[in-house]
Amino acid sequence: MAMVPRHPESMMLDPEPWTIPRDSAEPFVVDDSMGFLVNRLARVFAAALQARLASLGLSIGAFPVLLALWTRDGRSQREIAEALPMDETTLVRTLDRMQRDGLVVRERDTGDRRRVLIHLTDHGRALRDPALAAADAVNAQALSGFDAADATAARALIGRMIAGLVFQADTASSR
Amino acid sequence: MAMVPRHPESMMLDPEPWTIPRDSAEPFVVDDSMGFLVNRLARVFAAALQARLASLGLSIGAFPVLLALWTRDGRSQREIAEALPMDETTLVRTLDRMQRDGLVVRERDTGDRRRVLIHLTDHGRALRDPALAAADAVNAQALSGFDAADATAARALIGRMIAGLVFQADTASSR
DNA sequence: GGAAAATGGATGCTATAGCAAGTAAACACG
DNA sequence: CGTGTTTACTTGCTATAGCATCCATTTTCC
Repeated sequence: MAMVPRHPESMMLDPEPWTIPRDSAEPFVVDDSMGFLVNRLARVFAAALQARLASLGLSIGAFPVLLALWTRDGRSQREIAEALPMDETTLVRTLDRMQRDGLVVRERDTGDRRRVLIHLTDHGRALRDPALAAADAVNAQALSGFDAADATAARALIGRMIAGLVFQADTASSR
Repeated sequence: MAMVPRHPESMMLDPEPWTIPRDSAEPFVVDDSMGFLVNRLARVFAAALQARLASLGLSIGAFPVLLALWTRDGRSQREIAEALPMDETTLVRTLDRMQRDGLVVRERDTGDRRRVLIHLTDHGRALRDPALAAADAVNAQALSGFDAADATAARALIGRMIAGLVFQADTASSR
């Protein structure tokens, strides 16, 4: 594993671990709680991407939807929501803003008039390469000091955590 | 490293990697994008914790604030926001809901009347052990199939990503 | 054909997250 | 003093996220 880089903010961390004593169980070590760490990582990731996308006039909520459309344009809302995956309600509001901002247009499917097909505008298409470059830059920031093995290991561990949480949610709800 | 468990939803994953071709750069592999993975992990973590906290009448937003207060009660809003860390605006609204729900009370600091000290109610204190048990359960779900080395490695890799993103944000803003 | 069920979206509502600007109290300094 | 700055919190606003419910269209099945 590659060397852990020493950054200034390492010195700003609380020297003693942040723990909560409790009855009938070991103290809860907040700094070791995976959920706590993951939430913080997701927020700093989002802040970093948002800062870079802002110069393109893009918001972070539109980004995953654009990923789906850059892959295949003209999908229905349901298809986009399932591909990401993302709640359909969230997608509806995000598409409202994206339409307002001239990134996409909605078109009724003439074959099945319940469906709404989402199409990129020229503007939405033109943002593909600069937006993906922004994402590359943020990922590179996060992975600074990582060698290829570290990055692969991180992806694998995260994938296993997602699988564990999704799997047990499924079994719980189907019981 | 421990065996990767085979869960049903592994079979539901897109067989071919989700990639976006582009000009003048390698295709963007969405499934390998760390930001994409981390966002998804954070959302499934939040959903799992929210489901468990709901039976206690707790919302997920209150949880980190309670962590701060269970560690030390009677802190000011600023102190809580810095400890987590969390935007002060978000904290104000969260405390509004927590006060409404009877988890905390606000009291002006008599020594410095600008400050508002946050105190747990009996109810807020009583939820400590069951809420921490819920967090333990979610973390255990996420880490199912992980041996101790995997879990330690995951925490270290996540910590390094946070450090990389925070560090470069600092240097960018102080330039 | 026609009623019931399923499907695809939209809407109302609440919660979480954070930026910009405002208010009130405390502090710094002449 | 008093006035300008800083600090602590609040408010207004927008965006992101998702649950419950509703509406229009299509499909199923008799």
